[in-house]
Amino acid sequence: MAKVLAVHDRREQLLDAALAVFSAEGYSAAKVSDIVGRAGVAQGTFYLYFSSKQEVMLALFERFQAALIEARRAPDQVAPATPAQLRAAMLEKTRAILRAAFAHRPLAALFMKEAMGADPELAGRLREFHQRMADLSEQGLRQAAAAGLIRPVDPRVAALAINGAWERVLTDCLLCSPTDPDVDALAEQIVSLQLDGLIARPTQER
Amino acid sequence: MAKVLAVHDRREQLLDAALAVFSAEGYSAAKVSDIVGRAGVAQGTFYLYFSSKQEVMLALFERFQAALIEARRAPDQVAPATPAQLRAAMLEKTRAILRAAFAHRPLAALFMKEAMGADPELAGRLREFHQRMADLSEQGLRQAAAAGLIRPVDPRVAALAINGAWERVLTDCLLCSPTDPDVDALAEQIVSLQLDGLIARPTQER
Amino acid sequence: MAKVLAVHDRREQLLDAALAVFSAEGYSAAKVSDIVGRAGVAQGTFYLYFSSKQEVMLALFERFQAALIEARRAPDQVAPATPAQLRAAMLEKTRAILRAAFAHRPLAALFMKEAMGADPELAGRLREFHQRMADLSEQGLRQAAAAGLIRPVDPRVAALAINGAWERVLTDCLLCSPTDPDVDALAEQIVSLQLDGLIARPTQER
Amino acid sequence: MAKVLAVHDRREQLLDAALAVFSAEGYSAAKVSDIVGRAGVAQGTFYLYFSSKQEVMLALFERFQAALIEARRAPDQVAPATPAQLRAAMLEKTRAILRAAFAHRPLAALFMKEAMGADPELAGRLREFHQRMADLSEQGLRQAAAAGLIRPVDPRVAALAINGAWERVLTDCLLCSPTDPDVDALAEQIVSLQLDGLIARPTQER
DNA sequence: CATGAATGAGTGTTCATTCAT
DNA sequence: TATGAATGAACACTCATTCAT
Repeated sequence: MAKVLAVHDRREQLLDAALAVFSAEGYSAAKVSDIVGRAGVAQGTFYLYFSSKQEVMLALFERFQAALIEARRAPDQVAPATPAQLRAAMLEKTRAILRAAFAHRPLAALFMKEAMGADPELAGRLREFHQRMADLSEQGLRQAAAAGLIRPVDPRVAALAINGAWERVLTDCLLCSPTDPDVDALAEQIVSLQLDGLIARPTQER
Repeated sequence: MAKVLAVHDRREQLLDAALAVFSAEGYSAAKVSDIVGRAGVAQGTFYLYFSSKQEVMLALFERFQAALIEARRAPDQVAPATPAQLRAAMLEKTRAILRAAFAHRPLAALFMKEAMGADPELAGRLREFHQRMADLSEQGLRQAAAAGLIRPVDPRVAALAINGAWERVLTDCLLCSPTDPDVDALAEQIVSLQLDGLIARPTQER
Repeated sequence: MAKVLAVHDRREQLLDAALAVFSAEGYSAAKVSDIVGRAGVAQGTFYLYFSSKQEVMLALFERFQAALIEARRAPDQVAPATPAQLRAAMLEKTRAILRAAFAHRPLAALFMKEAMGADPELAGRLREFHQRMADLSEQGLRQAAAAGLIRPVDPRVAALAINGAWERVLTDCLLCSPTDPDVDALAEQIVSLQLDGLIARPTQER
Repeated sequence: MAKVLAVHDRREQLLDAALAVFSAEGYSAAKVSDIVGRAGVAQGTFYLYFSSKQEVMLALFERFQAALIEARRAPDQVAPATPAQLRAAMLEKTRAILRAAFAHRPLAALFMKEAMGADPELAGRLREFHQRMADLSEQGLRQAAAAGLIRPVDPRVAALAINGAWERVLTDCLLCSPTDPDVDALAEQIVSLQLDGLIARPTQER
C-alpha cells in the first residue's frame, strides 16, 4: 500500500493532507495520525518529509505567504503619476490579493483562522508577514504622496488601515460564504472606499 | 495558606492569573497548573470556579467582548443628521473602542493574538463577535445613507472595511508598541481616512 | 485504587518497583509502564516523583553508592601500624563491602550488570564511583607504605587490582549463585591473596 | 556510489562502522542508520550482511572474544614446574591479554563499557566469556597447586580475583588514559602482586 | 471551601526492519 | 547485490480532570 512516490509528490501529498486536517481541526487539535491517515501512509513516513508537526504548518505557511506576497508585489514597477493610474494600481493590487486568496482558499482560510496563538514560531512568521504587507502598502503610499496624488496622512496608519480593510472583508468571505464572491466588484468597492471615502460629495470626480 | 475569599474575588483572582498565563504562553500551551500556581491556590480549587480550562478562556472572552461591545454601542441613540454629526459620531465610536482596548490591554492583546484556531467554542464566539461588530457598523452606515450623508456603497462591505481598519491598527499597536499611542489622534486619522478617503482634493471641506 | 501515601513511601514504592523491573529487563528495555504496573499506580504518578526514567535509575544508583561507599569508608580512622592491624583493617573493609553488597543484593546485581553503556549520565556516575573507590584504596595503601607495612608498589595499580579482585568475585557470586556465600570466609581469602600472594613459602608468617 | 565489494570486505566495513558508532554512542543509543551512514551504504544493505542490530554487536563480540581468549590460551601447553616458570607463564599470559586488548583498543573499550545490561543475548555471551576466562585461570592454578608451586587456596576465588585485577586495571587504562601504557611494566606489577602479595618481607625471594 | 495526590487517555516522535525496484 | 522509501509498533512523557480527605 502507498507506492513509492517521487519525493516532491509525496511531500505535496502530505502537505495537502495536513492542510485538510489543520483546516478541519485546527493546528493544535490536529493529530499527526490524522494527517498520515488522510494521506494513506504510515506514521513514520510523515517524518521522512517533515521533522515535526510544526514544520508542516510552517511549510504550509510558506505556500500561503508566497502566494499572497507574490500577488501583492508583482507587476508594479512603475510609480503611478496620475490619479487614474493610482486607482488602477490599487485596484490591481487588491484584485491580485483577493484572487490569490480565493485561488488558495483553504490555505488562506487556515491562516486567517489560526493566528499567533497556535505556535510561537508561526506567530513570528505571521508577524513578519503582516509587517511585510504593511511595508509594501506604506511604500506605495509614500510614492503616491510624493507625487501629490494623495493628501498628507500618516503612511503607516493608512497602510495598516488599508490592509486591515481587505483582510477583514476577505476573512468574512472565506469563513462565512461558501462560494467565491465577485472579486473584481469587491476590489472596486474597497479601493473606492479607500480613495474616495464615504462622504457624499456634490461632484464625485473619478 | 490562601485564605478563604469571597467567591467572586477568588474567581477574579483566577481569571487574572489565567489572563496572565494565556498571554504569556498562548491558550493551548497554557497549563492549568500554571494558572493555579500563579494564583497561589491548589489545582483542585480551579475546578470549584470553572468547569474546564476552556471555560476560563470563554469567561475572559466575555470580559473582552463586554468591554468592546459596550464601548461600540454606548451613547449612540441619536442618528446623526449632518456630516459634522456623522463625523463626530464615528470619531466617538472609534475613540471609545480604542480606549476600551487599551484600558484592557492584556485582554485585547490576547484575543487579537488567539484567533479561531484555539478552540472550536471560542472560534464560534469570536465569529459572533465580529458579526455583531459588523452589524453595528453596518446599521450606522445604513442610517447615514438614509440621511444622505454618505454616498451609496454596499453597507456590509463598508462595515467590514471600517472594522478591519481599526482592528489592524489596533493589533499593530497592541503587539508592536509597548506604550499606548495617542488614541485621539489615531481615531481622528482612521475616521478621516474612512470619511474623506485618500485622494488629494482641491477644496478639502472640513 | 492506590491510596494516597506519604510522599516518601510512594517514592520508595516506585524505587522498589523500578529496581525489580530494571533487574529483570535491563535499563533500556525496561518500560515505565512496567514500573508503574508493578507498583500498582497510574502512569502519571511516576512523573510526580521522578522527572524521567533516567532519574529513577540515578536515584537507585545513589542508594547503591551510598551503601557501598559508606561500607568502604566507615570505621577506619586509625592508620594501621602493624601487619596484623593492616590485615585486620583490610579484612574489615572487604567484609563490609561484601556484606553491604549482599544486604542490597538486587541493587548490587543491577549495577554490576548495567554498566557505562546504559546511559551517559549514569556512565559518568559509575566512573566517579570507581574512581572514588580506587582513591580510597590507594590512600590506604599509601598509609601502609608510609608505615613500612607493605613493599613498594605503584599504589594506583595496586588499588585497582585490589578493587578489581573483590569486584569480580562479588559479581560472580551475585550473578551465578542464588544463595549468599559465606562472606567472612570469602573476605579472608581475598585479603590473604592480596597480602600474602599465591606463592608457597617455607615459613608462612601470619 | 559504494562499489560492489567482496562479501567479506563489505561485512568488515560494516563491522568497523558499527564499532565506531557503538563506541561513540553506546549500543542502545546507536542507530542502524548511523552505522550505514558511516559505512556509506544504504540502509537495506546492512540487512544483507546482518540480520539485526543485535547481530552486529554479537559479531563484534566474537572479534573481541577471539582476540582475548586466543591471547589467554595461546602458548601454554607446558605446565610450569618451578616458581620461576610459573611466574614467567603468568607474566606471559597477562602481557598477552593486555597486549591483545590494546591492539584492539576500541573493541576492548566497547565491551568493558557495555556490560550485561545492553542485550540479553550479549549478556549471556559475556557471562560465558567471563566463565571461560575464569576456567582457564582456575585450571592454571590447579596445575600450579598440584605442582606445589602455590599455597593451598580456593582456586575459583583465586582465579576470579586474578582476572578481576587485570580487568579493572585494563578498564581504567582504556577509559581514562588516551595513550597506551607500558604493558610489560603493568603486567609485571600485576603478577608480582598476585604471586608475592603486598606484605613487606625481610627476604624478597625472586 | 480548599487541597494536592492520583489518574490515565492521549500523542509526537523514533527507529529497527522490510521489500519493490 | 544494492538501494532507500516505507512501515508501524513502541514508548516516554504530559496534563486536564477527579475525589478522598
